[in-house]
Amino acid sequence: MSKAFAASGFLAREATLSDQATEVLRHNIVNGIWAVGTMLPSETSLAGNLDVSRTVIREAVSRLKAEGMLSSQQGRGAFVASDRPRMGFAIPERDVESLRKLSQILELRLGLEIEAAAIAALRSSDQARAAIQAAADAFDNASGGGIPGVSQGVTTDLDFHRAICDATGNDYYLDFFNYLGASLRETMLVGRLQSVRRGSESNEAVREHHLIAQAITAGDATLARDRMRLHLEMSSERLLENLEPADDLPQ
Amino acid sequence: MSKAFAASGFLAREATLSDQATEVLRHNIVNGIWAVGTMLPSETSLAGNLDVSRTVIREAVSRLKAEGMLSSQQGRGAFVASDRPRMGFAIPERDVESLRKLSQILELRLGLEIEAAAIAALRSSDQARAAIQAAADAFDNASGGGIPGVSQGVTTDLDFHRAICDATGNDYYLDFFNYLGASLRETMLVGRLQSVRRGSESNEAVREHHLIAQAITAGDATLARDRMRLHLEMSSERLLENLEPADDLPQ
DNA sequence: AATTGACAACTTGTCATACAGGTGTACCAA
DNA sequence: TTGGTACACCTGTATGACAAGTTGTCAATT
Repeated sequence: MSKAFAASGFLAREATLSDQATEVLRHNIVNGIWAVGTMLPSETSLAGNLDVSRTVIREAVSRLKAEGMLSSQQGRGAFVASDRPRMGFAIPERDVESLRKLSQILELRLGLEIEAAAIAALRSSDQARAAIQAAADAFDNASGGGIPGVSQGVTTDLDFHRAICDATGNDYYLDFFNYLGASLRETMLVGRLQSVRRGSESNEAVREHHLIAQAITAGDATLARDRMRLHLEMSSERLLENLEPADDLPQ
Repeated sequence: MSKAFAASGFLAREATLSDQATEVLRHNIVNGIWAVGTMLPSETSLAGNLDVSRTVIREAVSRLKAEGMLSSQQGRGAFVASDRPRMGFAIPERDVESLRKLSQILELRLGLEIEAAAIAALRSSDQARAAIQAAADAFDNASGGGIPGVSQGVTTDLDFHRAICDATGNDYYLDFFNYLGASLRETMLVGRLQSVRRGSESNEAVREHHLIAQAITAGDATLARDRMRLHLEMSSERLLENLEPADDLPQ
């Protein structure tokens, strides 16, 4: 590849030594040269063989550990943990665009957030509750025309829900919400723009947020659960409705 | 956690500094403290702030680059490329081994399975309900000594829960359960082996499974929810108890 | 013979330092 | 204004050292 093209920044600033070393190791693993369970040569000897420093080898090993293909333990060595990268839980991007799949995703979110609201009611810190309240307030004022206004609305909406997941103190609730939220954000944006076009906007969500915040602050887990369930069911319904093609409007 | 127990290898070889640094960086990205596109502080200053060497920071950055959350360029710096890992939602393997993290994972499972039970009660097919009942029955007979017997017990236990997630008809519930189940399976195995060693086995779980199946078959969503919650809370408690180091037994 | 315990020889994890090479900016000269 | 250039700062890489953990050996002990 020409230097000039590489320098353009679009592609391939040349692979670093760490990149190359990573590829070599990965190649040896996926092609079965190092079977699952076997121990790798020591970092020092690998560095010697590939003629790079131990630093480079360590970075390569580090990446493959992140991918779940290697595991290492001080004093013992590094071992092949899997011959293919670890798969977490992932929603294919295309799925978000199908209405059927979307409603399933929203249903998954339901289970998660209802319990998060209950936990938040039971054991969140004063600070976390204040953050929830603040997020609910911010949602009040987040209206406005055009894409910027709608975008801000979606953001403050999600912020409220994130604050609740954060309040659980359970990192996984937060992580999982962040993951789902990112998947949903764009769809929510589209739905809300559509509702503006059709003049079917409602600010019930604002009221529902406050009711939820109230229940959490009061420490009433059951109430928080019920209100969150209601809110999410209503929200999902509104969203799906707006995403449905309308017969009475030109597309 | 006792040193001896940790040394048994089942749980928690402590997280390395690189692991911890990775978590800090990831947290800052996922939670928007460092927005997408922004430049990270230099490796030197990060090392100073976290009070570790630059080596540790480099390994952390290296992993996040492998996950697609960061990109870096010599002479310019490191930049946030994405606020969610390319791979979706994933629980680091090591997390399952820490008791605190484990209880958080179990809590996440709680939120999802409770709702799954409710959905199953509301709209599952006859065939799916039969599968749930069959899985509950299979759990009855799955006892036996030694590792094979305990392993079979864990398998049939998970099968029951899987059948419920399957009955929702929501692919994501099933996918997510399969993911979590795989993460938890080994830990459950250890816990149950420990309970056998200590003679603290109980077959309450068997009874609870049947009660849940009953509620689902009856189409009573509220009851299914309550019973599933009770079951999961009790199960988690039993599991965590058995994973705690015992003072009355030689390790 | 079986078990224990000390020890040596490894391993990975971390630190400190140094330098090469790339990038952006402030400043100076034409 | 323009062009270059020195400088400061960044990441990438190398090297050497030591800490901390594991494994096998082998002699001493029971």
